[in-house]
Amino acid sequence: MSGSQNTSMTIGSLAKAAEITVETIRYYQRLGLMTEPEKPLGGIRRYDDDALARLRFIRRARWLGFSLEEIGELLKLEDGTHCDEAKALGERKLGNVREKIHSLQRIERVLDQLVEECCTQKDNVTCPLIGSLHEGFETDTQ
Amino acid sequence: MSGSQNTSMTIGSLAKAAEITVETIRYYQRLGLMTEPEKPLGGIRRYDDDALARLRFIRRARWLGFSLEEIGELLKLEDGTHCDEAKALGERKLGNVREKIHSLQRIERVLDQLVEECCTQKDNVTCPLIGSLHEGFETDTQ
DNA sequence: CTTGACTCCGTAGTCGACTACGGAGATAAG
DNA sequence: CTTATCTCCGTAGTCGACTACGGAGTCAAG
Ligand SMILES: [Zn+2]
Ligand SMILES: [Zn+2]
Ligand SMILES: [Zn+2]
Ligand SMILES: [Zn+2]
Repeated sequence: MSGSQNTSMTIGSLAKAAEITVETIRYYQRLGLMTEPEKPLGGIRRYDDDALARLRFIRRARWLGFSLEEIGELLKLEDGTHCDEAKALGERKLGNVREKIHSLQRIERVLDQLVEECCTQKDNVTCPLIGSLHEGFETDTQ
Repeated sequence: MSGSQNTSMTIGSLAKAAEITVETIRYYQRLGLMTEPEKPLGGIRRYDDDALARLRFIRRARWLGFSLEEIGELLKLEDGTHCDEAKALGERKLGNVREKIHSLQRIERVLDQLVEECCTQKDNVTCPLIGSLHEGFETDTQ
């Protein structure tokens, strides 16, 4: 019913397909994000398309800023039957992202002003940017 | 000429004044961002207001996103006679900050949409957020 | 059958900015 | 003088997400 074709891959070709390294896959296995397939008695493990799908899932979630631990949570919801939990995780992350954006924007404003002031006054003996770092600006607390 | 009053402080009171820990000061000393004052033969080192000013400088620069290594560069320009170099450092950092903001804004849009979709359709069997993580969205290549 | 590439597995190192620990000496309050 | 609190100093640990290393086993091409 699902589209997994169970194309048999070694860990190396799986890594190539997922565009990550073998070491990273093994690292995810150690963390329990990926399961290690059975080893056929003195042979080599084989991976199927589900493993690849899982790696892509992890990569996309990482791109969105989820930590590997949070991705573990997301993977528990992989069957898609827990919309509320998934939404909660997404909202929390969205909150984090917005916070980060805001604090970076505060920094952007300050930095932009410092750079602006810099070198605009010809008669200045001391660089205003360095000076401001010495004197301090509004955001002293945090 | 400058306003340093050379108030004699121990490392502990300096730390308190700068709102950081003793360990952090010692760490900055190891990195060469702070100089250790002479130890008066079997006594205890004393710090003056210049040390405090330097710590505040470091803290403000850190807040702006400069790494300790970059702060080392900034501190070399502390006399304020190298406006061009300071400006260059500031511009580079501003560029970094703007890049970060942009990539976070891309993430914000995607995440916001995922959360929006989530739980809006009652007839959905699978959570759209989880589903999207499986299927992938535009930003596949970085 | 040989050679070279790949796999397996455990352990250890990296990066940046701290943070912790421990034992010996110094100093200040009572 | 004693005791509690610092200070000094070196070394080692933390966090997260990898990344590296090394030696033994396995597989595939020629
Ligand atoms: Zn549920
Ligand atoms: Zn959902
Ligand atoms: Zn110059
Ligand atoms: Zn300047």
